[in-house]
Amino acid sequence: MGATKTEIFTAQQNRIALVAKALGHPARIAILEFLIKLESCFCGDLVKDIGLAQPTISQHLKELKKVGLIKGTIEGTNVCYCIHEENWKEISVLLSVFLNKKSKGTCC
Amino acid sequence: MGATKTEIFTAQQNRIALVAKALGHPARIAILEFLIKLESCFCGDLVKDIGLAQPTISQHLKELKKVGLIKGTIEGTNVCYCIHEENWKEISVLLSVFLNKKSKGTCC
DNA sequence: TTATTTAATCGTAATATTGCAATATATAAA
DNA sequence: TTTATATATTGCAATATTACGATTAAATAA
Repeated sequence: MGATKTEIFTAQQNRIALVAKALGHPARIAILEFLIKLESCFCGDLVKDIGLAQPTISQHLKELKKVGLIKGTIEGTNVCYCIHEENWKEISVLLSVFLNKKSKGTCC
Repeated sequence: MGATKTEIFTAQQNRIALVAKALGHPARIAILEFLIKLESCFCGDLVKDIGLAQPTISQHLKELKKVGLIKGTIEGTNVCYCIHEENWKEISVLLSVFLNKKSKGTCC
């Protein structure tokens, strides 16, 4: 018990849920908004902007990277993080299609 | 430690994250898809359709209700669950606006 | 080489989530 | 009333997440 039963759901249901889960933390929303504004894409600047410790930010970045929302490039001692444009678009479509589904009937 | 530091984020960041979190489980995606298809909106039918125990489904329904994605109406011994159309629309817009934000620059 | 800087990783405590058996509640039927 | 049915709640075990101090790794600067 305790673990999600992914095997009983479709690949798409699991994918949607996984992406939504990655978006399911305000720090990660804040990180993405920061990267979209492109004030900077260095990890250190994110740590300054958002009020969380460096290891915590690093952990959140890792999760965003895992689902493909962002990518990171090493630049000297810095790491430059950016929105993964192609994946972002795909994820955007995936969620939009789900959100725009319309229930046909009137019920309750 | 261990709890999300909601106080350091904006209301909108927290709202987006909260809604995304509710969508962050395949069972809840499956429930919403089922309700959208409107094959039925009785809890019992959801239990049959999705392979999880009744208390587990009940718990997921509760969470979806909490963020406003669905509503439930008592009908005899059954409870009829449906998409909360107005809230769904609002949430759909909230997420769509976020997902359609474009990063201006080229970076990395 | 030895700092210094930047970010990742490790380890761990606190908290949250998932799932279900058992139980409670509430309505309907007999 | 008693019984049956449908759903919610409780309690708990397993697991996952969040956060951060300490440490490590890797590149640069002195």
